[in-house]
Amino acid sequence: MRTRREKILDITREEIKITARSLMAEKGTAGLSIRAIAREMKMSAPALYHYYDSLNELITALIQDAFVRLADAQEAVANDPQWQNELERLTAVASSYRQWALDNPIDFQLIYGNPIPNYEQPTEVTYPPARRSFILTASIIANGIEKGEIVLPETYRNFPEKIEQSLAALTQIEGHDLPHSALYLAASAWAKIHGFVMLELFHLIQPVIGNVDEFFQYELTQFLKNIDASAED
Amino acid sequence: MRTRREKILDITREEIKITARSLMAEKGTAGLSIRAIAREMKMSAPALYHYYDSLNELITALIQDAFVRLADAQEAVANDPQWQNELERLTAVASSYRQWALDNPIDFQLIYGNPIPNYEQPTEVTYPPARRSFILTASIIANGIEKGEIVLPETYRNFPEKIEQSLAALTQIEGHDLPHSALYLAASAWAKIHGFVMLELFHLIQPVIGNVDEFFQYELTQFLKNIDASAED
DNA sequence: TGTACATCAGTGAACGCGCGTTCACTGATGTAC
DNA sequence: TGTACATCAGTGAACGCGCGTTCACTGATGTAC
Repeated sequence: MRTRREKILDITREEIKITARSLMAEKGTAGLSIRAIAREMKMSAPALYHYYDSLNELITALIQDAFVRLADAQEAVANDPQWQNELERLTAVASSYRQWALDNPIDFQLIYGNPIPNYEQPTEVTYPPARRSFILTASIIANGIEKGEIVLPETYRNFPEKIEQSLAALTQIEGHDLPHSALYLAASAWAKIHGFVMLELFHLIQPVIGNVDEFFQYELTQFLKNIDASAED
Repeated sequence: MRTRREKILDITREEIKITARSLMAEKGTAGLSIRAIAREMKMSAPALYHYYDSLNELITALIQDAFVRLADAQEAVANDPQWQNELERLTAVASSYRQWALDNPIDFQLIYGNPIPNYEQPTEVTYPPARRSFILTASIIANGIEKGEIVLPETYRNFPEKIEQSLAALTQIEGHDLPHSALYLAASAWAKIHGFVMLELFHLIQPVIGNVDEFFQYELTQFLKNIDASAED
């Protein structure tokens, strides 16, 4: 039963997070501070302690939100009915990771950048939403393989024993009961895209490869070609 | 002509940087502060202003050092006489990027992680050493192609027009007068390795793929197979 | 419907901390004659 | 070789700032009878 007061509580909590995000957008993750948020909201700093017990808790809420919003965005793209097959879906979902990072650079830094000084992350809260993106990618690949839309080259069917063991262990975790190949390729794609996005976000790859959009698209195409033996070359 | 005093000046400057690095190792890049360094060195904070005009200048020196040391490490590996061909050399150099990051996680965060609050980077100082790693990789690939050790598949010989244009523009920059394919593949390899290292450094990929060393090695092998049509599958 | 009380949302002052940087200064080191 | 002076390396005090968090409090809102 949600009382009127509880609703207002939630609304204020939301406003605090929105203010926090806009402050981070200006000054980076280091701009996050109870006092700065209070100042922006024209409240006293101690008032915020009614809504979050500490700065640490607020940061956790922001991180959790970011993971959830990234995963939501990717799942929305994945569920778009316009994709004719899993390869198209995979391309779109991979692009959505980059797009989300470009649209929300600070949230991206928050979840994937340098650790925040003095912040202790309660991983039991942040891991589950963090995993959703990976599981989504792996599932699409698994579907593609099952439907025969992706025909794996020999080299991605069986892996060295130590890798097989790691992958086998992974399937024990909830939501990861997928073919080894799908798990491997999802991790491989993640690393590749993540590296690209990181370098792009901090303007490190632009001097080396001018047209970032085209480069990313071409790289994606190459990746798909390399994992699908049925693709004409 | 180096006087005695100038030498002592340099030694102290070096000691300041060493102290800064050890402080960052404990508390992350946010642990960097004039006062903390002075405390550690048992000096007063204003004394450091004899050696660096500001915190900004000190950070620049640290970043420059890090890029130089990374490039030195990679070049040392590249020049090791044990490599029989350019593919072996490329593998070793790629691994050395990861190894350096694992050995120097803080320096790696400093140059490739979140921007530091209030820090203004003078890119004319930091870019040249930053470019060395990329040029090294691209040169090895170029040599491999020239010697016929790497036989590019059709897909890496010619690129879409917009990408060709970017690559052509790039060859104007000093040290980048290399074949387009080599530049492209160096950027591609960089993104892939960088992403992997970033995820590994922050312990994000470990839950997804247990045996990190094996995975990295296998991924490298795959990369080389994908760019070399002469590799048996 | 009115009153007494409990809870809630928010305040201002304070604690103890750390920061970069400037300033006027002192004592040691080096240099010129 | 000795003396006068300039430069250098380093100090302590201070400025003005920001931080997270605790505390005792006040006035508004909601609730029970």
